[in-house]
This record gives sequence, C-alpha cells and structure tokens, in this order.
Amino acid sequence: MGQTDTVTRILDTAEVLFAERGFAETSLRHITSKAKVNLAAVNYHFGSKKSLIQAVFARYLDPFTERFHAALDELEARYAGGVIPLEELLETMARTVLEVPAERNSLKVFMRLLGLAYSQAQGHLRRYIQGQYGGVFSRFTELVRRATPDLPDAERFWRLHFMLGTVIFTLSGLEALRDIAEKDYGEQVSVRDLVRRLRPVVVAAMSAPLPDATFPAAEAS
Amino acid sequence: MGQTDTVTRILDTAEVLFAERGFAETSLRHITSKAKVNLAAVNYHFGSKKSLIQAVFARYLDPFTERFHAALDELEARYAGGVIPLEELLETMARTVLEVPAERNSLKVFMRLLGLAYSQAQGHLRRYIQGQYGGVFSRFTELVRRATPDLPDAERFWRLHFMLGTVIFTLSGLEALRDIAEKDYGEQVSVRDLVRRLRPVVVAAMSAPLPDATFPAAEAS
DNA sequence: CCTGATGGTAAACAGCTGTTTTAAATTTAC
DNA sequence: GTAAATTTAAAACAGCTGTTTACCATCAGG
Repeated sequence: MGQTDTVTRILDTAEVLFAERGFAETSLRHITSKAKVNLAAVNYHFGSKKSLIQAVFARYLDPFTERFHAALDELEARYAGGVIPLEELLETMARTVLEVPAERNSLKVFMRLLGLAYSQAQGHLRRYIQGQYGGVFSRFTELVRRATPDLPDAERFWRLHFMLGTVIFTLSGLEALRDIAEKDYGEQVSVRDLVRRLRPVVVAAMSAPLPDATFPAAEAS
Repeated sequence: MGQTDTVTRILDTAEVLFAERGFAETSLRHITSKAKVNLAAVNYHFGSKKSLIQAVFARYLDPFTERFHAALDELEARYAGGVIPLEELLETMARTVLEVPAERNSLKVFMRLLGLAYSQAQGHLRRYIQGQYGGVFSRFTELVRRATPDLPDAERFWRLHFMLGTVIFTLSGLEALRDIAEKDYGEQVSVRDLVRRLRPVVVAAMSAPLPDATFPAAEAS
C-alpha cells in the first residue's frame, strides 16, 4: 500500500468534494486527480460511482448505527423497562451524531452529506440508506413514541421530520449561515453553540399544542 | 407564436424537471424534447442554462415579493406603526407563499425549487436570489425583530433559520415523506394539512425558552 | 525461475453535455 | 410585394462523463 491506502485516499477526497458540490457535479476525474490516484482506481476498488457514493455514506453510518444502538441499549438498561424521557432520547441522538465525525473533524461534511441524501433525487441512495439503516431509526422512533404517549402517531411522525429538517438544514448549510451570522452579529458560531441553541427549540416544538382540528368538510386539496 | 408561447412552454417543462431531478441532472435536450421545442430555442431565448434556471425562479419569486411587500404594507397600515404580532407575521408569510404557486397548482414544484436553491451548491443561484430578493427578507426579519423584543438578535436569527429549514425541508421532500406517511398511517396528507400542523410547531419553537448560558471558560470547538 | 495474483497505470470507448453555426421558415414593416 | 427582422430547424462542435480495456509492476508461494 502507498503512504496512505488508496481506498481511504479516494474516500477522504470524495466525501469533501461531494459535500461541497453534490454528487452529479463531482466527476471521478476531479476526485482522482485531487486524491493523486489513477482514474481507474475508483472503478477497480468500488465498481462504480454509485457504489463509491454508498461507501462514503457507509463510513459514517456504520459506526453511527453501532454506537447509537449501544447508547440506546445503555439507556434502556438504565431505565429498566420504564419510559425514557424525551429529552434524554434527543440528547443521546445528538451526542452520537456529534461523536462519530468528531474523530475526523468532519461534522460539516457529515451533515452536508445527510442533507444531500435527502434533497438530491438520487433514488438509489435513499433506497440504500433506508434499507441499510432504517432499523435504528425505527427503534428510535418507537422509543420516542413511548416517551410521548399523548401525541397522535401521525403528529409525532411529522414533528420528528420537522425537527430532522431543522437540524439537517441548519448544520448542512452551516457554512453559508455562519458567514451571514458573523457579518451581522460579529459572533463566532461553533457547532457546540448551535446545538445548545437547538435544544430548547426542538423540545418546545415536540411539545407544542396540537393543531386545531380541520373542519371535516373543508374543500379538497 | 405557437399554441402556447415557446418561452412559457420551456419554463413550464423546465421547472418540473428541475424540481424532480435537480439542475445538473436535467439536460437541455430533455427539457426541449419534452416541451416539443427545438434545442437551440433555450439558448436563443434565455442565453444559457444558468439564465434559464434563474428565469424559472424569477417567475415564482417576482410575484411573490410583490405580493409579500403589498401584504406587509397592508399589515403595517392596519397596525398603524404599532407592533405586528408574530403570529400575524408568520401567517402572512405562509399565506403569500401558498398563494403564488396555487394559481398554477405547483406548490410542490415551488418548494422543491427553494430546497434545491439552498442545498445544491450552484453558487450563482444563491447569489442571484440573495441579490434579487434579499430585500423582502430583510424587511420581514426587521418586523419579526420588533415582534419579539425579548429575543436576543442572534437567537432570533438562528431560530428563523431553524424554522426556514423545517418548512423548506418538509415541503420540498414532501413527495418522499408523503409516501412513508401514507404507508405507515394510511393517511392522505395535503399541503394544507401540513401547514396546519406546522403552525403550532413554528410558534412554539420561536417562543421557546432561551438556552442555558454556556460557561464562558468552556473548551474551544 | 516460473506462476499467478493483486494493485496500479495509461489509453481508448461510447455517450451525453451545453453551445454555436448554418440554413430554412415565418412573421412583421413598409 | 418586397425586404428586413424574428423565430425555428437540424447539424456540427468541442469538451467532459463513467466505464472498460489492455498492459505493466510488484511480490508471494511453488
């Protein structure tokens, strides 16, 4: 192997470029030239560009799911079959999300990738992620369900996705927002600071009053 | 002119394809063939693909800004220099956002485009939108500032973006989420329904308690 | 020393991209 | 009716895309 493994050099370069420019806008030639690797190496090691994209995600999501499962195990044990409070669940998820990329100083990249996974059409990616990592998410939502028994199922579903949107949108567009914030308020914004600000907002959103019932005979839409 | 203007036929087709697949993934040939228009017509009428993308946005954002300015005028007149309540401001914004594409039944497209404008790197687009339509947004945030005098400026800034994330993320990924929701809860979800669910969440989030102050000597990050 | 992998390289492939060019058709103005 | 200006049409352009091919290096086991 070279000074660093060719495979990891490709992954390291690819994830940064993907995060910066998106998948379609990042060519294999751009990746390989920046990684100082031969063009064919990508297809040799990964088979295709699609698989490379999935590999980039797997390198984050595999450790994430493992740690998250472990953290939930620990939590369930601590509460011994009782109900785990919502704050505790959210806190645990946030901590795990931050832990994984922290080791490589790449939270920004990780979040941006998550955002792309949602926004870019890339059907194969959503299917891959859903199939590979849908399990942890189900486990988490089930625990959230027990923590918020008053919330109708549909309402909880939507609110969870609202908050997912908040977090991914904010942290993935962080670069741009940070620039504006600093210009307007001269304030240095760290991720840690943002998470601190996010917490009360997410909690308040999840415990907001239920919406007024719609009149059953409202016009169709 | 043909049965319908060539220019509008291009725009109609382009916005749908852009919304479905993103900008880079949508070729001019795809657009023109589906619009039954000659390939060169795009470059003839719009000059370039970039300009076509901007034109697609302008067709939504121009009427939006006009109406939104008018609605804010009306609101300021009604409250005669006094403070406009936050709920009123949010309500007005929501109403205007829904009004514009309602005439063409293309809210889904509009939201998806907004999401793309944020998530796709496309530097020129963000610059164009910021330069062309930054004004209304500034006016709106200033009114929000007066409506929430207790909120520190930075906190308000971030919360507004949190909520922007929630709305854009949800409504732009609506297709996918709708599929999941229907499968899981057998529920038909209309945009109107979603907006109804969003309202209490957004209000609660904006009025959430302030986060605990960080200890000044916390470790850097 | 030969054999057979394994990892890496350069070149070529077919296909699609946005854009331009050239020519024909159509509309408008006088 | 003729001339000028728009608009459409088809073809060609250069450039980039992901992928494949054929070839070379390195090195282990026999």
